[in-house]
Amino acid sequence: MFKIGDFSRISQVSIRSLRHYDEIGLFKPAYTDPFTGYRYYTADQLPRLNRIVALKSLGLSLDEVALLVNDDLSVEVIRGMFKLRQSQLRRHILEVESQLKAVEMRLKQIETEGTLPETEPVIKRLPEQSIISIREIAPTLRSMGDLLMSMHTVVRHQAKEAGYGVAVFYDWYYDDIDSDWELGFAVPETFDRTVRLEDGRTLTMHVLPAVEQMACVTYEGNYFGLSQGYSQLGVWLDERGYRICGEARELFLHIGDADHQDENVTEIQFPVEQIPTTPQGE
Amino acid sequence: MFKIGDFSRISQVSIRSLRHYDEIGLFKPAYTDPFTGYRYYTADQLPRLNRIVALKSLGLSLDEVALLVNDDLSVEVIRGMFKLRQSQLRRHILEVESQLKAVEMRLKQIETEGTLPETEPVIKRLPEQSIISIREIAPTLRSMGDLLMSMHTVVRHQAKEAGYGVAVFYDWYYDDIDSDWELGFAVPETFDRTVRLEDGRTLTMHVLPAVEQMACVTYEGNYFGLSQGYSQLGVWLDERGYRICGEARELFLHIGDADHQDENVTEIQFPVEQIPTTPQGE
DNA sequence: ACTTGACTCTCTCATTATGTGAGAGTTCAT
DNA sequence: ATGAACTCTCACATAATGAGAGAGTCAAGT
Repeated sequence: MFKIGDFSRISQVSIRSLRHYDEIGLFKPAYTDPFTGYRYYTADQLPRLNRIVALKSLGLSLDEVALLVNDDLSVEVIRGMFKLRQSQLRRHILEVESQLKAVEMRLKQIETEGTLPETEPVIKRLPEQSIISIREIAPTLRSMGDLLMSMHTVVRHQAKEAGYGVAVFYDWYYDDIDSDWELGFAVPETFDRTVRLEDGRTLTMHVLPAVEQMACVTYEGNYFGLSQGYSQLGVWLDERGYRICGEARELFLHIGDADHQDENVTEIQFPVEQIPTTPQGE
Repeated sequence: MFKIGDFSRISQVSIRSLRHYDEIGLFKPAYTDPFTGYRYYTADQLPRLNRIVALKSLGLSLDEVALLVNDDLSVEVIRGMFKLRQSQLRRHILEVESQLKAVEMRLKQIETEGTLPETEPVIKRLPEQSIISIREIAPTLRSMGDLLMSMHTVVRHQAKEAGYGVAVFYDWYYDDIDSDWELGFAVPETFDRTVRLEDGRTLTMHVLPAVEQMACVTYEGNYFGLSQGYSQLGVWLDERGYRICGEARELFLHIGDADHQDENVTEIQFPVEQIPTTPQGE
């Protein structure tokens, strides 16, 4: 019979943990004094504790350990648990490796630029988004800016539930002339009214698909500088082995008045995917 | 000005997290209504939030992110933080990889044996341990058992603060005849009395060194079966690429009466180290 | 039997970043 | 003014463990 302190020293498991295991019913002392509450352990409990420690060191949670240690599970079930754990670990390693790569990236950046960048590209998952929009092929991008401004005024009055403005670019290559784009505003999916522009055109509703990996960077300032954001994002993606795999979008998160175009906040978005590296191993 | 829900949708950061970042002072809304408590965000806060998200995705804690984002740290400090993170991640990957290996081991074991083993070897770090002991070179191991029993009785009376019995084997190869071992009992480091055996020999005190990696397995039963524990531990170590790098120990955690030798609980301990694999990469 | 020191008990709070829910208050469009 | 949608705070939960307070207990020596 060992008191908890001795048993802790022998088993190299902290007193706190032993008490915790007792509480959750995973590993109870051989005897607990009903009056003083003192826990007494016996040496022949050690194998079980060792099993617990061993299983825990595989990264299993105490709940899982409890399952494995308490019940006589069928081999199938046990194997299932380990297979699951195996794939979890595999995925985890991949994750951490990509984090590590990102950190190394960042370090190199610090070495060369001497500081952290102002604004950070991020990769997000975007859900579906309903929008009301107009699609057209326009000679110049300038016309898009004009359309945006007029649309903004109209929408602000006729559809107050509308959110940010959004543009989708269907051209795969950038071309200033005759580019094919769509311009609209985010709305709740329940939206069902018709919005008509001053020139008589109506905005039609449809749903932008969800995007698993959307590389995004926000840009503050008027449109003339926006290309800076684009190139920044392009470099960033290139360095990290991503490639663009869909239509770019711009989100107009804040649209200033005609004379406050510097306040504009635009988010540039590219759907991306990892360029598969030359396969090595599995 | 966005209310928290809209801002959450735009930034793809959950409302809960935004509130949390506000609470901890990492990212406060541009304006908080002093009467209603409503949080209002502006679009030009997005770059900062994106920086936060980006840094967080490197696995940095919010505290670390706050440091990086709030203060104008010197490049040196920033680089230091990233270097630290880098080495953390490297170590973490190694850890998880060895876990994965262990899980795969376990799976193979399940496939072949159809069940989890009774008793689990574990690798622990052991601290220093003071003992009172006798070292001798004895013709047979049998004599060790006898010595243990008589020592046990004496110690139990003369040194009640003594803990478990411990044997250390100084022979590198197992040899039944003329083996060199030490037999004693664990005591607190403050112990300072002399213990004398019935045959007049005295137990001398000294300190067993700490061991970084001690592979341990507990065995229940009398000494005749102990070799089973040894071979089990041996196989286990071999499979996992460990090798023995020091003197083996046995801990006598429970010593039964002469007629209850089946109740004995013994822990077999081998100091081990990883056999360095053929170097690949760093 | 009493003291003393080492030990143990329970209970509470803390960690990290986020989720969930209750109950009350607010906004905004009709 | 009403109702729907939204937001507020507060509290509790997660996983496993550490730390500390305050009270009680054990065991050895006087």
